Amino acid sequence: MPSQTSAVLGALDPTSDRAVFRQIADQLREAIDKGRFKEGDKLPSETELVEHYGVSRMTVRNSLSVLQGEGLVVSEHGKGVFVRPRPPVRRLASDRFARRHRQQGKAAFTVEAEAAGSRPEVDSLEVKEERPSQDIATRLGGPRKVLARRRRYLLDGRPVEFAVSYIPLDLASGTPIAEPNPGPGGIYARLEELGHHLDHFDEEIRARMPSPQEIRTLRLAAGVPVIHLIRTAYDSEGRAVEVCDTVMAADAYVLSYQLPAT
Amino acid sequence: MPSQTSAVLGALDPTSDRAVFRQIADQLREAIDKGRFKEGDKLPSETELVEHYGVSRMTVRNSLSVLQGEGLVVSEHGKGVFVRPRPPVRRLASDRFARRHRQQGKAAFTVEAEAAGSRPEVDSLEVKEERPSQDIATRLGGPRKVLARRRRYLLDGRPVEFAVSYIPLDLASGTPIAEPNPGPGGIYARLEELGHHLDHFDEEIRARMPSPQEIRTLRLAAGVPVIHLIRTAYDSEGRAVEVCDTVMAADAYVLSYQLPAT
DNA sequence: CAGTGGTCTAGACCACTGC
DNA sequence: CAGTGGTCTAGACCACTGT
Repeated sequence: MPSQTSAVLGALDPTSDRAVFRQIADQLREAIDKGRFKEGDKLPSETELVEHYGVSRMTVRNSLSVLQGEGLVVSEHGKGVFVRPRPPVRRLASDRFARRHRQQGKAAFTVEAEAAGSRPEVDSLEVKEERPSQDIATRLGGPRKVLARRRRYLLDGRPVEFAVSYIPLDLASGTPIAEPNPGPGGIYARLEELGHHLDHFDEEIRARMPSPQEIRTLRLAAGVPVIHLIRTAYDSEGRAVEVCDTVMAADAYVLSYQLPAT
Repeated sequence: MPSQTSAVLGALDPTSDRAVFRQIADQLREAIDKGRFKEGDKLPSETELVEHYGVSRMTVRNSLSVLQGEGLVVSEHGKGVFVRPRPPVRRLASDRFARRHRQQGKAAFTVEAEAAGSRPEVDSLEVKEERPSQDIATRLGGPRKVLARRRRYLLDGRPVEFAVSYIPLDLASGTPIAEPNPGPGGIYARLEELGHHLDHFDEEIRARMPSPQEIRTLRLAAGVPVIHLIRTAYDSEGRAVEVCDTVMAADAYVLSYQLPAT
C-alpha cells in the first residue's frame, strides 16, 4: 500500500486532448495493472488526489467512477477506495451433472465447495406452485402450472448464485421434488427414480449487467456483470422435465465445457 | 417516443431516504421497462429533466450515468440519450465444430451469418510468430514459439468478436495454417489433413467488464460486458494443437451447450 | 473527533449535431 | 444557429468509519 501519492502517480499532460478525468483514470489504472496498487490496497483519498493533480473534487470522483465501472475498484463509505479483491472462483465443469455425481448423499454444490476449501450455504429456499412465464412454458412444452424451486447459494458468506428450477406440476406434485429438501442427489435423482431417465441438458449462456434487484440479491460490487444460464433437462423420450434459470456473479465463476469434434 | 416528459415521469418523494439521483434513475428505468420509452427512443434531454424535477444538471447527469452503467441507455454527443437498441444476437451451438461443418468451402462464421440474414466481415487479420504467454504455453504443453492468428469479426459493420488462435509453431510452420487464408474449413480442416485428427475441444467461459482497449476494438457501449472464451483443441493422441482466445461483445451472443446426462 | 466517501448546487465553457 | 451532451470548477452539507 504505497503511502506517497507522488511516488506512484505522475502529472497531467495539459497539451493532451484527453480529458483530465480520463488521464487520472489512466494513471490509476496503470498503477493497478502494474501492481503498484495491489488487490485490497487503498487508493489515495479523494482529497489527496485533488491536491496531487490540482483539480476539483468532482473531476477526481469522475475518474474513480470510471474505474468502478470497469470493475477495478470498489469504494467503501467512510473508509476509502480499494482495488477490488478477486474472489475465489467456482469452476463448473461440463460433467457436473454426470449420473455418478448423483449417487452421493450431499448436494453437489456442498460437496464441491468443501472440496475447494470454501464454506457453502444455501438459503432463501422457497418451493411453490406457479403459472409459468411464456418463455419457461415454451421450454417445458407448455404446462399450465409448474413447481418453482428458488434458492440462493453462498460461498464463505458471499452470495454467488441465485437459481430457480421449474418442473411441470404433473411430474412434481406429491413427490419428494415438491419438498424443501428433495433428498440425496437432488431433484435429478428423484426424477430418475420417477422413471424420467435423463438423457441430456441444454444450457444457454448470456452475460449482461445486473438489474438493481440482482445487485441486492447477490450483493454485487459496481462493475461486476452477471452470467445468466438457462438449463433445460430432457428425459430419454425427449420430454423437457426441468428448466433451471440461474443468475451468477460473473466474478465468482468460470464455466467449462467439453465439445466433441465429431 | 413520448413528447411530454410529465406524461411519463412522476415527481420526487422529498420524504424518501433514497437519493434524488437514484429516484430519477428509478423512474426512468421503470419507464423503459414498461415500454413507455422503447428501444432507440430518445429520453428527455438533460435540460428537460432539470426543469421537470427542479434539480441541478449534475444530479440529472448522475441519474443518467447510473442507467448507462446498467447498459439501459447510450448517450450520443449532440443528439441525446437513447434507450439502447438490442442488437441481433449470434447463437453459438455446441455442434459448431462438428466435422461435417468443416467440409464446406466457406468459413463457418460467414455461412452462419448469411443464413441468419446478416452481412459478415472479417478484418484486421494478422498472422505472425510469437513467444507465447505463460498461460497459453501451459495450455499448449509448453512450446517455445507459436503461430498467432488474430482477426476481428463484424456483423452488419458492427464488431462483435476478437479472436486469437495460437498453434505450436512446429505444427503450423510451412503449412497453409501459416497463410492468411488457410483455405476451406479453416485451420481445423488443415490440422486434420496434417494428421492431427481432432478429438474434442475444451471451452472456458468468463464474463467481465471490458478493458479500454477492448472497448475500442469492439466499439462497446457503456454497460456492455464481454464474454471471454478460451478454447483448446485436442487431437486423438491427447495433444493440445490449438488454443483460441476470444473476446465477444456480450450483447451480441448467446452460447449454447449440450451436456450428456451420463 | 478527524478523515473518508456520498450527495447536491449553480454556475461556466466546450464540442458535436442537425437544421 | 439552437439544442444537445461533455468537461470542469468551487463550493456546501451529509453519513459513515475509525480512534
